[in-house]
Order: sequence, then structure tokens, then C-alpha cells
Amino acid sequence: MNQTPQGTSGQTLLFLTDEQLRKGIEAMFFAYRGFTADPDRILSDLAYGRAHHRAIHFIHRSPGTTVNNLLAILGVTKQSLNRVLRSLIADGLVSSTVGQRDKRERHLHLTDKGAALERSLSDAQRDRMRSAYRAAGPAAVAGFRQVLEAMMDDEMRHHYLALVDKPDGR
Amino acid sequence: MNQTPQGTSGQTLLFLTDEQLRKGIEAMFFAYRGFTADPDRILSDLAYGRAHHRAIHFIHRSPGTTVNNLLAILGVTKQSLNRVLRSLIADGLVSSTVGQRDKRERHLHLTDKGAALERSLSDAQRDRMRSAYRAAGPAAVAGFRQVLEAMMDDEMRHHYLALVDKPDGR
DNA sequence: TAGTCATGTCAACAAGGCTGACGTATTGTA
DNA sequence: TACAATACGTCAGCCTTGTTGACATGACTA
Repeated sequence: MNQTPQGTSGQTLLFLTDEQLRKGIEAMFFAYRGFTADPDRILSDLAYGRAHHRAIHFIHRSPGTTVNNLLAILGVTKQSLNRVLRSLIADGLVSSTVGQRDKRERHLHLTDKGAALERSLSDAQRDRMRSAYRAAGPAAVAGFRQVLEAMMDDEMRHHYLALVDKPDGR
Repeated sequence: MNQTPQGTSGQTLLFLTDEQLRKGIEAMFFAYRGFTADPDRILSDLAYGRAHHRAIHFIHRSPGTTVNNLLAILGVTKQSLNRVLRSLIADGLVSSTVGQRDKRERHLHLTDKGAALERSLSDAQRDRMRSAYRAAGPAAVAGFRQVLEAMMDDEMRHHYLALVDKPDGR
């Protein structure tokens, strides 16, 4: 299937061969390893894991977010998230405050200590991303983001766009 | 840091702002979820997981590969891989044969049954990749691969290039 | 007031990582 | 030919992070 593609309308679609697709799949696999490697190293010294990193990242991104919202973004069960949040709160990295409008909700913020860890994690991750961006150049970066966005599930794309399109970038 | 970057040599480097890097980080996160979603669905019906998928993928890619080689590519411990391989061999998806030149080595192949599963997994994953590629276009795809490659650890990039540069693409 | 919602929590389980230790062929080398 | 290194398998035990199911509480809403 699609081993020797011809132009559908006179246009060559060589970039859609199984071969090209496979390269993309393997690139995703190996690149994701690099993507998580630096934060993982930092976290392993602290008895935290990737799940803690994700929670910290998105709390930083959307200060005051609720548990339910975080649940939707992370795509895990509340029991799973709760375990992570509990340890972060116990260790004083995250604060949970009862909602004012709706007192059932908990609003999550990073403490100073949490913000410090977030910074060290995202610095490490950004350093790698920056050098990859720099090596590839602006045009490649635009394509990179385009393909990734097209690869997301609809629901995840909505979350992504809601975050990314924030006017002030926070 | 790098919040209001200026051209280092008269060139604007707006694509290297923390904001842009953060978007890339979040794009990777959400996209990877989509990347694994379809195979995960298939596997969960079979009592297999992502680890089985990875083993099957790379055995398919490099038929006859040794356990040690697979270990290096996957970047896990032999105990971890062995657990996966044991079940795949027991279920008749993978065959393990003693090496001819070096009898200590085991050469791994997919059986017909294993190849059938591999096909259904990679079909699902390729379908998503194909529609993302198609939506983004050839130029974006080139950039996508460039950035991913730059993001890999050196060791992983070597494995990646060794696979991807195979002349016949198998 | 009844029902729904947001949250937290307990218990039990599974996948898939890890370390450490040990055994067994087999191969390469001093 | 002894000995060391290599490739592999396996046992045991641990951790993180995901799951399901059940239940409780307080708060909002129709």
C-alpha cells in the first residue's frame, strides 16, 4: 500500500510513502526520549517522576487552575493525579486553595519552592529545545509545530490551542 | 532570560524566545499522546502494552537482530526487555534462534502472527502520521524531521540514522 | 429537597521501569 | 589450555504511574 505513489492530481506525493512515514514514526520515538531525558535526570534525584513534572508544568502555565481542568489536560484519572498532587502539596511545592465562587473547586498554584523546581526543569528542557531549534532554523521549526499539531487528537488540540493562544503567553 | 531577544548579528531570532520554545514543548507533549493513541487502543485488547509494540516494531525493522542490539535501541534493561520478549515468544509472535557464527547470540524474527500484529499496529500509526503529513505539506514535514533529529541524544541519533539510512528502507 | 458536581481517599491491581545477584553457554585471549 | 569476558536468561524485590471500583463530603442547582 502506497509503496509507489503517484501524483493524485499530477502532483508528486513522495513525502507520503510508507518509508517516509516510518522515518517520521521513528524520529518521534527517538526524539521523545531526548525530550524527556533532561528533566528526568533532575527529577530522579528528588524522588519525583515525569507525572510530577507534568503537573508542575501545567500548574505553572495556568496558575489557579482547578483539579478537574488539570485532569482534562493530563488525561489521567483523578486517583492518579491525586496521588501526585498530594505529594507535591505535602512537600510544599504546590498550594491548593478553596474556590471563592465555587467552594467545591480547589485552585492550584506553585509555591516559591515549586516555582524554583519548575524553573530548573523547564530550563533544562528549553535548553535542548533551543539548540534543536537553532540547529534546524525558523522554517523547520514552523513545519515542526505544524506537523505536531496535525498529529494531535481533536480534544488535545483544543487544550493545546487554548494554552498556546493565550495573548500574554502565560 | 531570552525574553526580548535581539538579533545576535543583525538577524532576528524571534523563533528562539522562551515563548516559542514553550509552545514546542507543549506541542511535543500533546502530539506524542496522539502518536501512541491508536496502537495503544489495539494493544489494550490483547493484554499487551507499548513496550511490546516497541519490541515488535524494531524486530520488524531489523529482522534477525540480537537481544543486545535491541537493548541498545530501546534503552531499557535486559530484565525489562526479557519480560516482554518472553511473552511475545510464548505467544508465538516472535521467534528466537541461536546464532550461527556466535552461538551465544539469539536472533529475533517476527512469526507470521507477529508480522500480522505489526502490520495492524503500524497501519494505525501510519494513518495518523499520513494525515498529519498531508495536512502540513512536504516542506513542513522536512522541518519536522529536522527538528526532531536535532532533539535526540547523540547515541539515539546514531541508532536513528543507522535505521533510517538503510538503502532499501527495510 | 433531590440530584448533580468537584474533590478526596481507600483498596487492589497491572504494566513496565529499575537494581542486584546468580547461572550457563560460548567465545576470545593470555 | 586455563581464564576472562560476553550474551543471554532468570529470580527477587522495589518504584512510579497508570487503572477500576467504591464511598464520603461539601456545595451548587433545578
